[in-house]
Formats: sequence, structure tokens, C-alpha cells
Amino acid sequence: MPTSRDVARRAGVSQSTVSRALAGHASVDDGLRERVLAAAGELGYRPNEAARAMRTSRSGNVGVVTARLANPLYPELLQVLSRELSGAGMRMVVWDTDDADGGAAVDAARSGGVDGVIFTTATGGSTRLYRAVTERVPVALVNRTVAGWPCDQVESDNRGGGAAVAAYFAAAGRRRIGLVAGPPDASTIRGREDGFREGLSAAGLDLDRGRCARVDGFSYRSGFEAAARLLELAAPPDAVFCVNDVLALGARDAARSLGVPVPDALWIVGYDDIEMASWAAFDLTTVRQPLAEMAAHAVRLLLRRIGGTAAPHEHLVLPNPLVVRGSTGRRPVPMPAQSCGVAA
Amino acid sequence: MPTSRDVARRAGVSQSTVSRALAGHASVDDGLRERVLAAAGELGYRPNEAARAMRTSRSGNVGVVTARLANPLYPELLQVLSRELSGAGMRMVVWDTDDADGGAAVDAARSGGVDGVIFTTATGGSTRLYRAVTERVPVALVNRTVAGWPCDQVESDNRGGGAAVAAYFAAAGRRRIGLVAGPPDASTIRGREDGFREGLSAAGLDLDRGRCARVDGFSYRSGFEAAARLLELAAPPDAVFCVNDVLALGARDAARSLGVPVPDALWIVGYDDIEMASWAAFDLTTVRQPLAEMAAHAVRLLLRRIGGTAAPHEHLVLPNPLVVRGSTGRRPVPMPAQSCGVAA
DNA sequence: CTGAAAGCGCTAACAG
DNA sequence: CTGTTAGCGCTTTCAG
Repeated sequence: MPTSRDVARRAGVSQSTVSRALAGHASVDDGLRERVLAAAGELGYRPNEAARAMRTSRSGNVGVVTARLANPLYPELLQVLSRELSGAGMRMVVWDTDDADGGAAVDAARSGGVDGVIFTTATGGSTRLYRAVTERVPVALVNRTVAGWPCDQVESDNRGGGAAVAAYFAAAGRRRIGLVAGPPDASTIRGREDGFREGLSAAGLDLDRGRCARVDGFSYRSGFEAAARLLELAAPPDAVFCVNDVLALGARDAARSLGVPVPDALWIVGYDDIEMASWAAFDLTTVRQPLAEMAAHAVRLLLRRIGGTAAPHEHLVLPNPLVVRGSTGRRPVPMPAQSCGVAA
Repeated sequence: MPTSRDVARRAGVSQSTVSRALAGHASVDDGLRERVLAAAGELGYRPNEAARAMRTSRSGNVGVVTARLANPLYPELLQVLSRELSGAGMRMVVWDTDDADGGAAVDAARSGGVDGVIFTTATGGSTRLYRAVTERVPVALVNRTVAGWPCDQVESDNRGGGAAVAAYFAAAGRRRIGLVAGPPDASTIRGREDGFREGLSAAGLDLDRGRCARVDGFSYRSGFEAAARLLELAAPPDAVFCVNDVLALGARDAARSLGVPVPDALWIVGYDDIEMASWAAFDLTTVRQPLAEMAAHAVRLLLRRIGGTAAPHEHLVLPNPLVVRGSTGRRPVPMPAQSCGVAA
């Protein structure tokens, strides 16, 4: 592999001029710059990234920690993060791990392998991540957040979305309300549940404990089984909120299997608006997370932090619109705003 | 950040002893090694990766080029690749790009940002990738391959899988055979189609051109529309092979929408065995790609190449079993082996 | 505006 | 077995 020294020799200039010319420093004479560029092109020169990284203490890599969790939301989020990062000239290193703690990613950040890390599945339980954050490793949380942690965080208005679903059910005259809940260590899930419960209370409805099922994993199968349990009750729900789409897709199929007509006998609403929610087999009403915007903000905030800003940490909450489809009979949402975003 | 020099000072040894101790060289006295490890622990020392990369010409990163293509196969493949790579102590840099050419990945390999690249979506059209391969950039192709290219390649027996589907249709007495084909620049698609056609010929069936639909993208929607066209023919197919699962899921829903009973009036078979194929709403017979094995081989071959082996390039073809589900009435496959693997 | 020179933190000879 | 030394290829002063 040719080095900048080789380019310099060929162009008849010094090695430092090559460095400056390629870095686009204005202080290089146009004639020389062209000679350098030509020489570099002829040799097929590419700057050695390791050397540059060592000098600049920047790898150009950003880590992203995700967990498949059988949830197609994460590939979709990864895709938009990838777009944002490559737009910013950064590479994306992916850790697909079930430990929400991201140990390897934090280590990589400490040793300079990545310049910072975006967590999509953080939970408050990780002391290791907490320590990294407090020791000023550049970290941004997106999707799942952890209240009070000193780092940039971007989420969407899960509480508002949950409340909107409750209001929607109430306005439509649904009365036997069901909930398929999930593991409460994820902020997203807690927010959706809390908002839903509050929204029901506000509408004067109550959520019978018997019509709540809590699954311990986000999978089609667990959604299917939870919904099947609810539908076999003596007084089954006439509307079910599932805290994410994968669960809701399973629930929809449980209804199909049991011959429960949707939406007539049962409304189903999910959360996330993953691509499959719009497929004809499901046609699922859901709440959309604005992934592209979330990714854009997370990348922007992380890069700012990597750049060494001392600005206070931001915690953004983006709005979550309700997307009405066939699983609720396409009934329009009532007048009042169905969701709201708050920035703090 | 503390350096190995700081550790050396604290442990009262030379910097090179620190390097050796941490690298696990046997030639270091046990007492010293412990002092060094203790000092490193106390300081929270992490070796600087950029410096190490510069010295060793190894970044510890492997690139993976993929394209979402609305196909859940790719996240699944990414997941197993991630597992393999992290098991080998490598990080995974992901490029999610629509240009199959992987320009950025090749550039990164040339400049040392990654040690090698795994392509999951290569096609023969990319002169840029071809040049990289011939210039000995460590590259492995997995899933899609390109015949004759001088690099390690891992695929599954798409031709055999396609043929097995044909034989299955024939043995079951299906006669009006349909095909939902895809863009032929992907080796996977060509193989499946060719094998399917050959299998039909071998069984004495023919494939009426009118019952072939070619979509130009792999999406649920395009599968839906293609199947809808076929089902509206005067003599619609009684069995349709879709060259991948996403298309098949769309086709299944088209049948549902048009009131065509599956499997009674129509058999549907897909390809890949993505997770959704097993969901109750679809219950899709399909051909399974052994992603985990493919990923393991691809990683092994790439790492060997990165290690500088001069071994001849391998081209592995792993077996593709037919997975029978409800969309073909769970009818068992006939006796003869339904698929075969060839290694060359 | 350009060249000479220093040095980032590490690994790997080479001496002892 | 351990210390000394020499760079890896680049960016960035510092002189000129």
C-alpha cells in the first residue's frame, strides 16, 4: 500500500504538503494541490486510517447497540441510523446483544475503537453503562431511555401514544378493555402502559385486572398466546391494546384462529408501526414511532458530544401519531389532538 | 486515558513488559505479570486500539454489506454474522446500501478501516467490487455469489431447492404451475428459478409463460400484486412458487383477499424460511437457507484470508431443506432426497 | 506557502 | 526473562 510519503516523492513535494493538500487546507497552492491529487490518484493512494486515528484520537466509528428481540423495529431503526451515520461520514459498528448492558461497546469506546455509542435498548439496570455515562464516554440513548441519566436521550412520546389509544377506545364506546403488557424494564413499555392506564382513567373507564396479560418476551408467539387467554374469558375484551406491534400481530392471528371477528367483536391496536403492520393480513391500527427523526437527533447529539461540547444533555420526546387501519374498523380519531411531543 | 507507559511506571517495569504481559506472552515472569495486571486494573487501562492497529495493520473490524430490500432475511443473516464475528473477537461494521457495489466498504478495506468485507448482496455487475477482489482485498461472498470470481463464496443450494419444490408440486399432482420470479441479477434468484424449471421438465410438467410473473423488487406488495394477476387468469395456477418468502407472504394475502382457499385451490411455496413464514397467518411452506452455517463458513473463510492464507478460494454450497407447512396442506415430501449440498 | 521534525501508543526486534 | 530502541503513517507545530 502506498503511503503519503510515496505520493510526496511522486509529486515532488514534501510529505506534509501531501497531508495538507488531501485534507483540503486552503493554504496549499493550486498547482501543487493538483500535482498531489494526480500522484495520489495514479498510485491509488488511500490514507491509512489507523495512523490517522492515532494522531487525531478519532476512529470514525460509532457503535450501535441493539437486540433483535424478535422485533422488526430494530432493523428499521438500524437502517435509519445507518443512513444518518454514513451521511455524517461515520461508520456504524453494530452490537447485537441480549445483555442490555453493552459491555463490549463501552469497552470499545474506552479503547478508541469507536468514538461513541448509541444504545437503542438501554435499561436502568446496567451499572456498567451507568458508569460509562458518568465517566463521560460519549453515549446517546434512543428509543429506550433511562430517566435522570446524564447523557443525551431521544425517545418518542410513549405515554402520550398510550393515552391516545385509551381515548380512542373510549370515544368509540369500547368498554371491555384489554391490555397485553410487556416487561416493564423498558422505558418504552412503561410509558405506553402508564399512558394507557391514565387515559382510561381520564375517560372514566377502568382496566379490569383479569383482562391484562403480561408477556415476558416480545414475540409473535407470546402475543398470540396472551390474546388467546384473554379471548377465552367469560367476558372477553372488545378492544385490546398491545404494547408493541409484534405482540399485536400475534394477537390478531389468535383472534383469527379463534374465529373472533376483527374489528367487529374485537379491536386490536399495536405500537411502533413496523412495516408488517400495514400488510393486508394484519391491517393493524398502531402508533407510529418517528424513527427517522429519532435517529437523526440521536446521531446529531452524539456527534456533538464526540466533538467535545459541554452543552447540557438533551432529552427529546418526539410526537407519536396514531395510525388508523382496519383492526379498528378505520374509525377516525376524535377531535382532540391524539398525541403530543414535549422537548425538555 | 492512561497509556501502557503509565502502567509501566506504576508497576515499576518497562513499557514493553507491560505490552508483553497484557498480550499473554509466556516469557513473562508470573510475579511481574501480576504486578502489571494489578496496575492496569487500578488505572482502568485499556490499550489504545488505533496504536495497535497501526502497528499490526489489523483493525479488528470486519465489514458486512447488506441491503434491506424489505427482506427480513438480511437482519436474520446479520444476526448470525454478528454472533460469529464477535465470537472471533471481531467487530462488525455494517453498510446498508442499495448499490450492490459496496464502494464505501471496499474503500474502508483499502484504507485499513476494516480488515475484510463480507458481501451478502453481491451481483456480477459491479466492476468496482470485481477489481477489489482481484487486487486481493479480503472478501467473502455469502448468500448471493458470483460464478468465477476469485474469492471465497458461500451459498446454499438454490438450484436444488427450486428443483425440490418442482418435484413436490409434481408428486402432489399439481398441474397448473405458477411462478413469481424476481430480478435475475441475484444468483440466488437465478438458481431457484433455473432449478424450478429444470425440476418441472424432469417431471414432465411445463411452465406456461402466462403463469409466470416477474417482479422487480422484493416486497410484500409486489408479491401481492403478482399473485393477484395470476389468480385472475382464466385458468389460474393451482400451485405457485415464489422465489422468496416476502413475495410468498404477499401472495398468500392476495389469495386471502380474493377468496382463493389455500391450500385447497392454491398451493404456495416460498424461499428462505424467514421467521414470519411460520406465523399462523401465513403458515408457509418454504425452503430453508441454513443461515447460521453459512455465516460460520463465511466468517471462517474470510478470517483465514485476512490471516494471509494462500489456500485456493473455496466455493461452498450448503443443503437447502424443504420445510412443509399449511400452505401446501402439510403434505409430506415424496421419498427421494429433497435437496442436496455440493462442496467444490 | 512549504519543508523539516516531532510524536501519537503500541509491537517486535535486538541486546543484555 | 527484561529493558532499550526503532519505527508503523499520519497530523501538526515550528521555521524558513
